[in-house]
Amino acid sequence: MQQSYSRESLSFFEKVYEVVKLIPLGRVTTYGAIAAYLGSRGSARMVGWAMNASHNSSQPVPAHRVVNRNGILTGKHHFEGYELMQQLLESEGALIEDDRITNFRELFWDPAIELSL
DNA sequence: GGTGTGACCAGCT
DNA sequence: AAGCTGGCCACAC
Repeated sequence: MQQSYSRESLSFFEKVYEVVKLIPLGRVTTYGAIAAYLGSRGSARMVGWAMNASHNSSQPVPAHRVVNRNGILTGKHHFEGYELMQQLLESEGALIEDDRITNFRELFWDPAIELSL
């Protein structure tokens, strides 16, 4: 762990990890939703990039529960196996068809809403 | 310390 | 209607 962010604020990556870890089992969210929750709507790419660095995190990050706004498993190629992400989601109750979550709207978990209750 | 990059999103053509 | 472009901002070299 670098101490570059030894200040009170955690790095952007850490914030993303915290939010992703709060995603309930069987639920999914989007990069944009996380970015919006963190304050920057347009920084959805940062969230995806944070996921790329999630391997650096000591604690496991359920990155498979984060998809794009269309419910498509855009980041599946970054997992160990191309089908690992899909298998994990299916094991949690998600219905995936052609790399897309069919019941995405039901499983969608918006941190800006859920965490503000 | 400038430049490039990235698992996205929304708007324009 | 579908494809392309820009924007956005934190991090690594």
